[in-house]
Amino acid sequence: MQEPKTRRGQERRDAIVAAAAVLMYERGVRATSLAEVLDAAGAGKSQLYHYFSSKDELAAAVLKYHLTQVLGQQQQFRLETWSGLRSWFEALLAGQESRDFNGCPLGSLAIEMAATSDELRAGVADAFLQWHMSLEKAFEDMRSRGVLRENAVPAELAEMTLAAIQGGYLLSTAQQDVKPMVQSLKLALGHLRSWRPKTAP
Amino acid sequence: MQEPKTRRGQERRDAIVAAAAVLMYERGVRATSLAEVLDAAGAGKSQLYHYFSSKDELAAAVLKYHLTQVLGQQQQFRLETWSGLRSWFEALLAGQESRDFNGCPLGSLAIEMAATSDELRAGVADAFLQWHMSLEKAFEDMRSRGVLRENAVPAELAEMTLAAIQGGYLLSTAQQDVKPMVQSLKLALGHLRSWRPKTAP
DNA sequence: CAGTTTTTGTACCGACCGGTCCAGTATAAG
DNA sequence: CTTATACTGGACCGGTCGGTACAAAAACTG
Repeated sequence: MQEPKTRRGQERRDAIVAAAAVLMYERGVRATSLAEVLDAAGAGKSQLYHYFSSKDELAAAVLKYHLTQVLGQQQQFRLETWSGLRSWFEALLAGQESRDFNGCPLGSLAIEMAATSDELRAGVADAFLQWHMSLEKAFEDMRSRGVLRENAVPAELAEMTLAAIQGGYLLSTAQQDVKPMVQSLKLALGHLRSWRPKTAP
Repeated sequence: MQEPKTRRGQERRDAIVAAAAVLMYERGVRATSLAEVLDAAGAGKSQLYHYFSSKDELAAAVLKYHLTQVLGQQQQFRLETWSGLRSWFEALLAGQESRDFNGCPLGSLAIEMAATSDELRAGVADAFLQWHMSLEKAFEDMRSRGVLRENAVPAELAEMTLAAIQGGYLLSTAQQDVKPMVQSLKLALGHLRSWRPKTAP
């Protein structure tokens, strides 16, 4: 709603979003009260409503925050290489475990938000589109460099990879165990590798 | 908490659970108030608290209700055949579309419930275990009948299939489009078929 | 310094929510 | 009919929630 105009204001806003991001991820959007967020951020209510016009708007900011985190982490790996892909998958697994099987920061919120309002639903769609695009770009890169076959379709591979990630997260969360996610990611990697160019017939 | 002792009581209880199941699926557990449920079921508050001791207990009943629905629908297909599997997948897709991309009745609730209480989390784990078992049994049947290779692992195939379903549902819900789910299920089916016995080398 | 804008603290509000209570009505058995 | 048990209606309650109001403080601007 209102953009911060000073550095201090920006920091306050960021602190509120960061605190909300953690709580809403752990407990869900609806299950997180503004008072809890403000308490965790060490801010007052007027600060929140100075930068956001409603809880939904804060939730939308939280969604963007998590998207940035996910894409940021992803950028630390060289996805366009096989070893980079594997490292990334391993990092996803380690993250899920370290966060006590709470699920994907984007996926968990996505389901709840998609059922809340049209605005949030659109935000969710956009977030996943951006995630998709970043993956598609990596696969396109692989293909152009001959790491994937010419007839591979980067968009389809990206969608498949996302589905495997989300499916793995969900089962892992439901069963409080990494195993399903390990298996799902292994299968996705195997499928990707099946698109390597054939060296010898 | 309290079991119904008469037929009328049973019907009332069922009506409450059925109404709650629809609303909690569409809006989420937390976002559904007991008043809305009671209103939809045409019941009063004392009836609810006559059969359930808390909202969480009602939510647990809703989870079981959805599990029964899912397993029931699944039983209408001959999963241990290839055409049966395909029909089942198509039915899942048709369902997701007809329910306006609201996601998997079990998966959507699972994420929210897993973050709510230990009891509900355990219920979620149990529900997915049962779903897994019913799939594993079908794949075991296929293997024993020579439709799948001897070295196929039914448990792994079941887990992979569930992950593909859930991943497909989630992306489809996030993007309000069947396509990702179509692709995810197609890939899963392809992977299953790759375990057919080899007829000619 | 004065004046303007941005940021902050907090008391307060009406609405809603989960849960309790109790007085009543139906139902089946003897 | 009597009695015990199962069910039902709805008023009520304490607490919490998202959101508002308003004035004070801090930070820029000139």
